[in-house]
Amino acid sequence: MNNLTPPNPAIYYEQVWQLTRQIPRGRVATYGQLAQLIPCPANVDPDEYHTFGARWVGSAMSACPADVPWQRVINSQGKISQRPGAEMQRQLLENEGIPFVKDKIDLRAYQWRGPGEEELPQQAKLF
DNA sequence: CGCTTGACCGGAA
DNA sequence: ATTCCGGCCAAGC
Repeated sequence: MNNLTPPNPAIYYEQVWQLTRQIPRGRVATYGQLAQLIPCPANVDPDEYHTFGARWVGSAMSACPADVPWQRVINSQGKISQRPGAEMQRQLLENEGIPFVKDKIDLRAYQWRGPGEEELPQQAKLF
C-alpha cells in the first residue's frame, strides 16, 4: 500500500467531511466519487490524485467528527468495505431505507448525484 | 529501529 | 463475474 494521506490532511479532510454532510438521508456516495468532487490539492500531481484520492477520502472518513453521516460513503462496487463496524454501517443504511441485494447497493438507484442534485427535480417539473 | 497495517480503485488475467 | 496486483507512504506498536 502507500500514500494514504494527502499533503495537508487537515484541509483535505475538512473538505471531505463538508461534502459528506450534504449527502441526503437514504442516498450514498462512493469514496472515489467524493475524491472527484474535491479539487486536486495544490502541489499534487493529477495522476497521483486520481490514483490515491479515494484512499485519502477513506482516511478522512476514519477520522470524521460525530456530525458526519459516514455510513453514506461506500466503495465503488456499491458494497461496504470490510472492517470492524461494517455491520453497523449496513444496519444504519437499511434503517434509511436502502436495500441490499447480495451485500450490494444498487448505485444506479441510490447513489447521490452530487451537490445541486436537488435542482434536478425542479427541471423535471417543467413537464 | 523494523515490521505491520491501512473505510480504494481500475485495469489485467 | 471474480480474483489479483500495483501504487511504494507513515503512524503505531
